[in-house]
Amino acid sequence: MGSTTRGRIDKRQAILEGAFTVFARQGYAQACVQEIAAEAGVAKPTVYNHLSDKATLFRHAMEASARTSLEERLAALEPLAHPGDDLAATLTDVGHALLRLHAGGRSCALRRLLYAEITHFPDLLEITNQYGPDRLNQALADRLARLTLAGRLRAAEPDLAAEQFTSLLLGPLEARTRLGTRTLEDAELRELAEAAVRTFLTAWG
Amino acid sequence: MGSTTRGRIDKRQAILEGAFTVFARQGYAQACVQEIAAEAGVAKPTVYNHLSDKATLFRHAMEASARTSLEERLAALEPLAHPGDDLAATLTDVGHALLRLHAGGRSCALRRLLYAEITHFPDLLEITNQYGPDRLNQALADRLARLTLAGRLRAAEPDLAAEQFTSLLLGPLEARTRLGTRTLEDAELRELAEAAVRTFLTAWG
DNA sequence: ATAGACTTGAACCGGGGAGTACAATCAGCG
DNA sequence: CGCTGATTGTACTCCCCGGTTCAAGTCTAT
Repeated sequence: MGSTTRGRIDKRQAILEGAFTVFARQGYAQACVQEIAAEAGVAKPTVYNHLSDKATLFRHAMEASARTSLEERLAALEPLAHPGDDLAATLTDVGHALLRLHAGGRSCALRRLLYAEITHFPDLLEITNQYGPDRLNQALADRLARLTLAGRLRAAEPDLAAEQFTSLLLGPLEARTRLGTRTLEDAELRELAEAAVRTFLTAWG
Repeated sequence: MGSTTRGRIDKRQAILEGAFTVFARQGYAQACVQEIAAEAGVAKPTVYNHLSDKATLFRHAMEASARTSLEERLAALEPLAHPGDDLAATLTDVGHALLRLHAGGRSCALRRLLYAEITHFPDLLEITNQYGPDRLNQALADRLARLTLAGRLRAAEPDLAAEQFTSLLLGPLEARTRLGTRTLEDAELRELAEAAVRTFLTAWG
């Protein structure tokens, strides 16, 4: 039974992943289930065997992708828990990692799909906010508060500081990546992170 | 003839505006030409009489809307040309105005549609970049450079300063407005503008 | 080996929407 | 008034796709 169940789980996973990639490149309305099935290496009725219809398929795919996206970002925040002697350097590293994630394929696709379908799937807002930017901001604010207590920062309002850090970091990305259509060099990302950290530290350091 | 031509122009305008509002609330694929015609107070064949097909209709509607959006934003920048004694106050006012525009209906819809259809209409990128954030940033950088020359600012890198100003200003908006689904109180916008100007000035003032 | 569950390919139904054809109407202009 | 060109409503064709059905095949467990 283990193997059978495992097979089912694998199929389901494959379907969800395939669905996300197809939705990402076609949009919800233009994506046809046939293509999703092909992308997942599966027959069309099998898709309907696992997910009842196109809409729930979309929701599940979005939720799964949002969850892994948040996990990646939270993991990227980790170095701030054990900053070395050079706080600016760790901040820059973390910023760089966040930038890479934010400019990466899954994040961009997720953002595009959210913006695109938020009017037709209002419940996506709740689903995704569960794994949305608020969570990241809160985690970051926690780190900043700890650093302030340790006397290495002067972020009296950690929530605001966190919000402004991510704004400084990610704000320029929209224009630079041409809404996610251009991929940025790693060096350019590094420069963006350094610039953001520089003014963040003159304001809150 | 004047009246006839004028009538044609009016019809065309009405069609473009109706098209944008319908596209905005339905998305490209789900918007049907019939509904656009109804919104514009016009018959379906008339739509095809002016714009050859749905795709070009979409492109023209997007371009028109992007242009007026940029014009509004540039106008909002105007006070920076004649700042009063209190630079922080004028910056805050300008920031507030930009926030209101950015969080407003047309801007949100435009952003949503761009993100949604950028993969299916790659040329939208060029069309819209012509009226996109780069233009705004450049105008803002010009103002900041003048202010620096006048000794009222220390923005040695005006382009970077402008980019970071808009980032600080507009970055928090995405999370706060829930991707444009929630409308913010004017007071909240004001607070956002004040916070942004505060850290902007401690960094570049 | 055999039963049972899952998958597969193909065909099918139903609906919705793009784009067109056409006849009727309306508006300006001589 | 009669002409010209745009506009309108309607109806039509064509295509695409969501969702289902079904018969045939595959795999696993006992």
